[in-house]
Amino acid sequence: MPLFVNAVFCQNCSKKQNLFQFLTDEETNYINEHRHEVKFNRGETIFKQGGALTHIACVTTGFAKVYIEGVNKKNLLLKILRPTEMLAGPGMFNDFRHYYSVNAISDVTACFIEVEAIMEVVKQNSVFSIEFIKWVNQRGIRYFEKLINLTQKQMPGRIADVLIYLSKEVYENDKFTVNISRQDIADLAAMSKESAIRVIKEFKVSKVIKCEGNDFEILDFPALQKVSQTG
Amino acid sequence: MPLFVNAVFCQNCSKKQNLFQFLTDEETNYINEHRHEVKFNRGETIFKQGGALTHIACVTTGFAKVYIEGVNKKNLLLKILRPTEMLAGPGMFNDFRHYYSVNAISDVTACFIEVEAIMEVVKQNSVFSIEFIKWVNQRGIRYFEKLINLTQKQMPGRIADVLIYLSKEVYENDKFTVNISRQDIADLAAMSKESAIRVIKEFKVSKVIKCEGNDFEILDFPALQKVSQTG
DNA sequence: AAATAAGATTGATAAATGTCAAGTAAGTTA
DNA sequence: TAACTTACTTGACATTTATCAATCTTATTT
Repeated sequence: MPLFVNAVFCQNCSKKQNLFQFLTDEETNYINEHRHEVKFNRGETIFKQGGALTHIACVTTGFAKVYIEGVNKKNLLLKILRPTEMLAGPGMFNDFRHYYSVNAISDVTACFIEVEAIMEVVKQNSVFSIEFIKWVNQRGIRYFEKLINLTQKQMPGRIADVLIYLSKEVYENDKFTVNISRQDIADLAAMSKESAIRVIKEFKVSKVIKCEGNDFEILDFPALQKVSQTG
Repeated sequence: MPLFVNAVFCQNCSKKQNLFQFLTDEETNYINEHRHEVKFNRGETIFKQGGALTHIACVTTGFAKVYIEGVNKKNLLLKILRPTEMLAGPGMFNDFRHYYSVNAISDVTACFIEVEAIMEVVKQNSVFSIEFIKWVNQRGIRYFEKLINLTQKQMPGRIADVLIYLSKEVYENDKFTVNISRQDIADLAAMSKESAIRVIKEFKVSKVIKCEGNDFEILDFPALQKVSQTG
């Protein structure tokens, strides 16, 4: 009996990336033959910056944080990955190394697909290749936003952005319980954890949010948006 | 006689992007039929953020600055474009809008190619599509570097990065004369122009660089690199 | 050449942010 | 339960950075 049992075939996988809907049955089978599923415990490293990029990954269950290991042991947290999101860093088609690290912030199941297989279907299927470029460019747009948010806004604006991001895109609820630390929140907003804590407290006393430990609730969304925009 | 005369055909163009070497003669001809050359005067806008992305552009002569128009009228300068560099922003294959503005900092000649034509060859030519993804990912790696440089380094480190960038990648010389303003340098380093001027002066008095007006010279490159790394 | 305008520089000051140290809370191990 | 570890929080303080105003330089116009 094999150590890893693939629960499903790509063909009828409910956790499939949108991207893969553009493949033919044959291509889907091909991908299926070049993938395997891995389970990670919370805290474990999924990708390590600098390591070889031999596979791309799709998170099927659980959450993970994607971060760049920068200077002076500081991390910049790029995003929180959710189920059905794909990991295919910019090292692809270049030096095939990881330009960020990925760490499970809950137990995680992920499908690993060999990059060679992805390259093969990019070559074969022109619709897929267009959609792949689209996906990469969408990510590029996000980096632009992050660049502006982090370099042109002051701390309250940056924390407002993080709270909006967590509420709207990660936990999809006004009320949410984070599975990331205060340090992670600080790394999302590119500031010290003490500063992050202080700004969060300010939002708390001004009744913009409610926050007890890891439980957050957005009370005044328009106010948050305003802070985000004014910087 | 037409208003714009195409000086050359893509086929034997000496200013051709590396990317286009992967096209067949037929595809090159196809691109040639869907391109036109435009001359810009210094200071003129080549692409405007928010505008429709109908063409990609290749700079054949002159320099241009690429910048995001951010919050509170602040700009973030992404890069200085040189001859033979290509402009194909992340709006491509998405909403087909420009996510940055591009402005000529000298007289500029540029080839404009219809995006539809590019999409067509991406679809037709799998080598080209791989190379195109490679190109987009290279840009992504640059954004990562920029994100780290701008969010995790203090002003001396950021200005050091800018000086290294200008010397090594833009003007390709230890000695160079910039055709950008102090404000532009500040926008490259995400700080106020006064701060940029002060840091440049510090480098000057500590004999790391020589600087008279727009004439720069790197005197102690290792020192610059050290400042860049320590942040 | 004088007048004007735009950009560059400097100094003084205020605001923003990080660091350090101490203390608290909460969870984990013995 | 107690000891211990880890993360979180707070306050005091130092450092970094931006802002504002004045001056200087350089280029452009008249």
